[in-house]
Amino acid sequence: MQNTEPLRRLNISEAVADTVRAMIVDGRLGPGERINEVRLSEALGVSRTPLREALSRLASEGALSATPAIGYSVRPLTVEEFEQVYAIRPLLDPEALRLAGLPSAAGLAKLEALNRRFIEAQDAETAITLDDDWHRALIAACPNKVLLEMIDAMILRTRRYEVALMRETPNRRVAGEDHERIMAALRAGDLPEACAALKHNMQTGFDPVVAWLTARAEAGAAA
Amino acid sequence: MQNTEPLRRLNISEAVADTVRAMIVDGRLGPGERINEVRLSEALGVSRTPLREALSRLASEGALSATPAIGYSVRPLTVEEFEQVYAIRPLLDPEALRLAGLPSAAGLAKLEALNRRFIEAQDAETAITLDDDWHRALIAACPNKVLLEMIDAMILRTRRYEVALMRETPNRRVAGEDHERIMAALRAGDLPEACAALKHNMQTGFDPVVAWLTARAEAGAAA
DNA sequence: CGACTCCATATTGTATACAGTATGCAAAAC
DNA sequence: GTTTTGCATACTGTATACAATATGGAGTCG
Repeated sequence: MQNTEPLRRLNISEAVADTVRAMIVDGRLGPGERINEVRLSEALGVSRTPLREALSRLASEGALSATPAIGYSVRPLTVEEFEQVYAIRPLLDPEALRLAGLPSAAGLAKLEALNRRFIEAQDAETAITLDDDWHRALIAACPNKVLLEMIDAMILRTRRYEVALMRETPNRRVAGEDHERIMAALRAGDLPEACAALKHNMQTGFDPVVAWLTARAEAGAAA
Repeated sequence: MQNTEPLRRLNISEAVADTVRAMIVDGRLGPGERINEVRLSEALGVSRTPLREALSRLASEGALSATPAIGYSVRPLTVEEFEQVYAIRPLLDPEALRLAGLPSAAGLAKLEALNRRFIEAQDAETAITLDDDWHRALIAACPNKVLLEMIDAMILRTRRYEVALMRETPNRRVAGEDHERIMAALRAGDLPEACAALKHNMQTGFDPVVAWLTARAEAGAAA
């Protein structure tokens, strides 16, 4: 007998997709970088066929861009696109929280623990991961799975830029206070207030990233 | 010198993805149907490699589901998922309209023409296409392209079920009146009112589809 | 000295071949 | 008659081979 959960796990192209996605998200493949299929497939120890299927998936997710007869390259997120993604999350996240309802005591404790670890995290990558996890845990009980998938896709899409900013200006005070305000409303049983605070967090929390990206774009177009 | 726009369109796997997507959307490949890669690749006149890349894309879009060692099958949309998708559109479409702003005279004329053709359309498929086009035209001026892409993806995802319903109960009066109410607000220069009417349209316009799907699911689980 | 052309090389796009696994039928056991 | 077991077949998963196109540099012309 096998476990009921990960019954089947033999899917190279899916595993490759996860690996390459991770390489993009954490910067081992930089924005704009071209993918050499032969080299990458050898590095991953697979042939080009499953790699290309993985690349095809990633292109349709928006992580890569495909140019005929030239190949795949890591799709750089422009400032505009970053702003556009973050103009959408204030619409989705608060609704997800509203549908999720007030958290259980255990759920609240988990949120508090994640936020503590977020504030105390040493490196930028861990901090962003914990921030993302906090937001996911906040809305995990939402029954609308499609909505959760969409939010998750947006988190992945913007992650590497948040990490980049956090490296340069590792200020976690504002985000931590936003989280605290939301949790306070949840503790008080005031769901609408929590949604409003979340919306505010989504609307303003990423202004520093946008500002940083803008400055960077103006400073060196060559970079 | 090259054109700035789409200079060449030689991409078999992308063309195949479009073709198969169309086959799914218009029902030539029914919900739950399994994909035989050899037969389908022969029918399309290509080999399995580009077909599989296309299938991989479609799986990541949610149109197909992939089971290891078994293959791809057309992903049936459950009633729950349909409801979830349509719980999201009232969040997105009104915001897109708000960002798009009031339409030009030409834009308004186009909307009116599309709505007339929608009401008068003979077959279900044409009607739904025109309805989709109307909604796309309504928000085409929205500068947030990410938002437009997300809405477009959701339209494609639900299309075949709308067509199926329209075939059985071809009532276009309610939708036509909803459209008319939105256009009236736009003519009057009242953008907030138009957004509110659009939100209402999105919240209630698909109740018949949900009701129909629910009845169908209860009636014959075998189908 | 700069720009252009042409060719060798590298890389992508597609097809085919092979291996591993599921599927369905037939025969046998209970 | 029902269930089980084994096998032949079909199909998917992956690797490899081949064709078409882009890329970069050397040589040449203005």
